[in-house]
Amino acid sequence: MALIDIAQLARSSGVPASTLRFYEEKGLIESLGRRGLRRTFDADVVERLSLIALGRSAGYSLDEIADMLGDGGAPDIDRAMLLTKAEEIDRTIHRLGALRDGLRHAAACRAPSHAQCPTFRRLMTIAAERTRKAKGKG
Amino acid sequence: MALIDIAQLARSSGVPASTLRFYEEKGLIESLGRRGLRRTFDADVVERLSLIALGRSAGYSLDEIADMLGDGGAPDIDRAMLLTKAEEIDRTIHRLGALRDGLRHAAACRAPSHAQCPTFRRLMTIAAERTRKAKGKG
DNA sequence: GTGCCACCTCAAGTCCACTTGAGGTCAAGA
DNA sequence: TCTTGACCTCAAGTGGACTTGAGGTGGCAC
Repeated sequence: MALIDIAQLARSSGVPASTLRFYEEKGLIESLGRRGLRRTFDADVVERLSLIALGRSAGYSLDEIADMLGDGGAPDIDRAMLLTKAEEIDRTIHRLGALRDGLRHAAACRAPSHAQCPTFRRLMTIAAERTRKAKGKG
Repeated sequence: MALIDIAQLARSSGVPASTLRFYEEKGLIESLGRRGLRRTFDADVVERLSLIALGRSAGYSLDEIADMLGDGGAPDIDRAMLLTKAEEIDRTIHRLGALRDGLRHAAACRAPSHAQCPTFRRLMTIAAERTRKAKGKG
C-alpha cells in the first residue's frame, strides 16, 4: 500500500490539489492521515478519482456519485440502489446512443430540416424519454 | 406548423417558462415572433428541448449543446465537428458502460475490497481513460 | 373602458462545483 | 537561526444554469 502526498496524487490523477481537498471535505475520498500537517493518501485513490471523473462526465452530481461509490469499504448496504443506478445509467447509455446517431445523421443528411427526416424523428422519440433528474436526494 | 405560447410549450415539454426564456436568450431555442408581447413558438420546439435535456443529462454544457444542435436550420457547416462530438459521446458511452458494469459488480460481489477483484480492476482501467473536458471552447 | 391575469423585462439571488487568496505551519537546507 | 517552499485552513470569489421578484403591458371578459 503506497502512501503518497497530495501533490503526487494530483500529478498522477490530473486532479488539482484544491479539488482533492474539496473532495475530501465532501467525503468523496479519504486521506489515511497526516505526516506533519500534510495529508497522506493511499495510491489507489487515483482509481476512485477516475470513477468520480467518470460519474461527473456522465452528468452525475458529487452527491449522487458519493451514493454510488459508498464509503470505500462499503458493506452490503444498498445493493438495490446500486442496481437502480446501473439501470439508470443503462437508460442514459441508450439515449446517448440516440444522440450520437442523431449527430452522425445530421452530419450525413443534407435535408434542410431534420424534423422532416424519418430517421431523425425516430431518434428524437428515443431521446424524448427523458429522465427528470429529481432535485431532492433519496 | 402549430403555433403555441410559452405556457403550452412549458406544459408539453416539462420545461419551466423561465427556463424557456433563458434558453431563448442563449439562442438554444427560437420563438417565431410575438403575439402582442407574448412569444409564439413552433410546436416542434419540444423535440429540440428533449435533445437539450438529453445533452444536459449527459453532462454537456449549454454552449456545447448549442454547438451540436446548430441554429436549427443548420447548413452544412461543421460536419466534422458533429462527427467529433459523436465520437466523444461514443467514448462516454463506453465508459458509462464500464461504470454500469462496475456498479452491478459491486452489487453482486461480496469481496471486502473491490480493488482486489480482477473484474473490477479491468473496469477501472476502462474508466480511467478519462476525457479531460477542455475548459476553453474550441 | 376598466380589471384581470398571464405574460413580459431586467436585476438579483441560489445552488453546485470548484478556485483563489490571505495568512499560517512544518521540514529541510544554507 | 533563518529562510524557503510545499502544504495547510478558512473565507470569499467564480462560472454555469437557472429561479425569483419587482414592476410593467396588452388582450380578453365583463
